[in-house]
Amino acid sequence: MGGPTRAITLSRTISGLLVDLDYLVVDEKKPVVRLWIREGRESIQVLDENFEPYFYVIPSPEYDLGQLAEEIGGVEYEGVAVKRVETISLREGLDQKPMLKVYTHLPGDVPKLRSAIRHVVGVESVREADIPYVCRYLIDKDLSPSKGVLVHAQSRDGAWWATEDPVNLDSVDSQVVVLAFDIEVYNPHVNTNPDRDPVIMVGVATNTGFETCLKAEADGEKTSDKEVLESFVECVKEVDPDIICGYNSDNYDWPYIIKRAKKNRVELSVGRDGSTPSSKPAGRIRKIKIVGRANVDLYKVVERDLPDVKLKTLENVSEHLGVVKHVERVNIPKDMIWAYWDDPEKRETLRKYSLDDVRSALGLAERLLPLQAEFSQLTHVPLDDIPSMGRGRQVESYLLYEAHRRGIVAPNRRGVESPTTYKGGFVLTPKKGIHEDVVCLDFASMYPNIMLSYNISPDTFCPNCGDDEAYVAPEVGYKFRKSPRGFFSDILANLIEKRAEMKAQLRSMSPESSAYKTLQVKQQALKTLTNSFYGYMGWQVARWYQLECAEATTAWGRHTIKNVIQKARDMGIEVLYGDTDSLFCKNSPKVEVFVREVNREYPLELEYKGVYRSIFFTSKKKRYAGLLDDGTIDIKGFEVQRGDWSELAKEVQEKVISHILVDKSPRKAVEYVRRVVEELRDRRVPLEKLVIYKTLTKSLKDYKSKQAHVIVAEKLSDMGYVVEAGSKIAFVVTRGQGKMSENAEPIETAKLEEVDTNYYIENQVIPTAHRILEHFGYTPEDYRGTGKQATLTSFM
DNA sequence: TGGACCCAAGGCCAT
DNA sequence: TGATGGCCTTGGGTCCAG
Repeated sequence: MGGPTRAITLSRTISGLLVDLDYLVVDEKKPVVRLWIREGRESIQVLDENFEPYFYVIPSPEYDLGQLAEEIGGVEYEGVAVKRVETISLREGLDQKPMLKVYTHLPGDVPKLRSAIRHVVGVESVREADIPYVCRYLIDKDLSPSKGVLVHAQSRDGAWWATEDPVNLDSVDSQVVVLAFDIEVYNPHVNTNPDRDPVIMVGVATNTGFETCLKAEADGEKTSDKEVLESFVECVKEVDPDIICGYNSDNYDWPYIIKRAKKNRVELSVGRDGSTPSSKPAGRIRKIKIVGRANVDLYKVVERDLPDVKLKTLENVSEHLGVVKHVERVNIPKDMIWAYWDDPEKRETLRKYSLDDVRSALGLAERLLPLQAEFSQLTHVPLDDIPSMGRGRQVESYLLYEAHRRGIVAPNRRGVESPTTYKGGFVLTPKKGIHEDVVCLDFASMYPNIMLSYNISPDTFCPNCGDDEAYVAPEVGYKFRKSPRGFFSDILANLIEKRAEMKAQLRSMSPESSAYKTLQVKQQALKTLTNSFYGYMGWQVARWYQLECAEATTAWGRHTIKNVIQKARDMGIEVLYGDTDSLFCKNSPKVEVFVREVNREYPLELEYKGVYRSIFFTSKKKRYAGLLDDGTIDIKGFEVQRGDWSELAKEVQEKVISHILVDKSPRKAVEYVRRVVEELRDRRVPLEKLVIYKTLTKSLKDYKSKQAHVIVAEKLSDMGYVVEAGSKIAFVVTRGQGKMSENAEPIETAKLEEVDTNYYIENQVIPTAHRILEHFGYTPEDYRGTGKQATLTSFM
């Protein structure tokens, strides 16, 4: 006391999981990266001021580099100046080139200076000026989000500042905290309107075992949601989750809560720095950001990663993943939620319903997040951004990281040019009929392995190479240097090798162990990434787009499968069907020899995929049904597999196939179809089985032809529903004059009495059944059930 | 005016 | 905002017989 005060500097080492990161600008002159780290039970923010924004300039070959550096160093544009310029050497393609590294003061200066410098004389091109600052930071510091990080920090001004570059940690014992939430809204009108309808419940569940349903204050007629929103904020602060999940939360729950909070003057301070969620456009869609936490909309994950679930409601997906079974959950019609709220006796049921929803969401999170986190680690992209990224952008993020490590300067994103297309895989017309004992063979990861084997990569493409120093693609004649190994081939080699190691390791582990499951997910992510490279090369807006590479890859694919089919036939093996990388052969001892020889002759691996006790082909490609060894039925391409046919039609087709393959009785199948037709005539079929779902792929005004789902969507829109690109439209066909589309009714208003049973008989049940049964000599008359005609046709 | 015929639009699936 | 190959239904047009 009384003596001179001495600043005490505390320092500590933080090791934990890198949850999220962003940056601030301090004093309008300096960017500071904020790392949000989960260390054990604690969440810590570490600031890093040691990273300057920059981009590259490639000089014109004839221009003096020193002079250009000086000129660019003096560039000032819209009050923004270049900070400094360095000369460096980087690779473009296979060539090492001198370039300029242009530093700026702030991240926001980069795009401004790019547009000014692009036009400076002597500048050939400006590169990597469109990489967001935070991504740049992760790439340059070799850090991965959703992975361990170790950082030494000192305290200053009440915060922790990194004293050295943070480094990767392979294992951390931090348990991330996941919070799932789901809101229920008072909805006496058809649609919900945040200006009018309050939030009545917020279900919250966490992976730490906490669970609650926050309820609004029901005060007689007037319901206030001020308190429920405040409790939600308190709840988030209390739990302090690293990840917040919802189902369709970016498009519904968050925007709704944000509007209600504004209306009620509630401070929605759920960010780790006390900030409120921000809504920023990410491409065409909206993305909600919460500071210090990863905000994950599970619907987006499901949309991209679960194509097998045709109708992506929370209930359906949760049923499909075995998270919360339909029979175990409280089911309330969505449009009756308000009534359950109003009735004090039913309110408890609504509470349970809300809890079931949020448990489903949490269950989905637990099932889906590990893979997303793996992608986040692999591609060096914050978990937050993973769900809204397509495969192309994931590949690109990974490539940017790998390019930096190799001293390669990335090409710029391309603009949209005139669309070009190229030839793809070869499909063999199947030999129609039922075949017994058929073996299915396929080339493992055919395209990646072709790219690897023939060194196909944008930087090895070499039109002027001699034939001896290059691999020459069949049909198209494109050449690729045999050495050195290309950028893509090198990456693929690493990915494939890494995955092979993991698979070997998995074989020695117990499938029940959690380590097995973790490794399984890692392996899965590597596979998906590896398989996305071919498509990436043919993606027209890709930085590393190279049409010739994509063309050569498919050309080698066609060449291989055609030759292999020929070889099998030459050996006396009957080949029944093949598609791109697979072939179906009549089983015989020769097959084993054939596979061995193919694997010796080609730089690819031909594998056994399965044996069918019997398999059925029509003469159409991409459609078959087979009974596998283990008794399961494998159906491809047929309507059963499709989301745009009525449940009834799909069920009929599936049973027909089963009668054919398992019972070997087309007669039973026909009798069954006839019974269904009769039931339909008598209207003894539940309405739900008649619903047809079709997706609106663009906005209503853009349709040239008015098909059923478009007309139904227009009706729904008039009724106040939100219909937009991506909406699934559910309708049934009712009786009436004229076009089918004009008689389609939204399921919301449809009644069984009005259903056009004839449409379902003639356009749903009979065509799908006949697609199979026509190959057994039946005619459509045979299903219609009038005994006379059946006899007549069989007589004739 | 209705039916036969053809083609494009549209959606979804196989690989 | 990874790729091409493929199947099928419906709408929307033309042509033609009656």
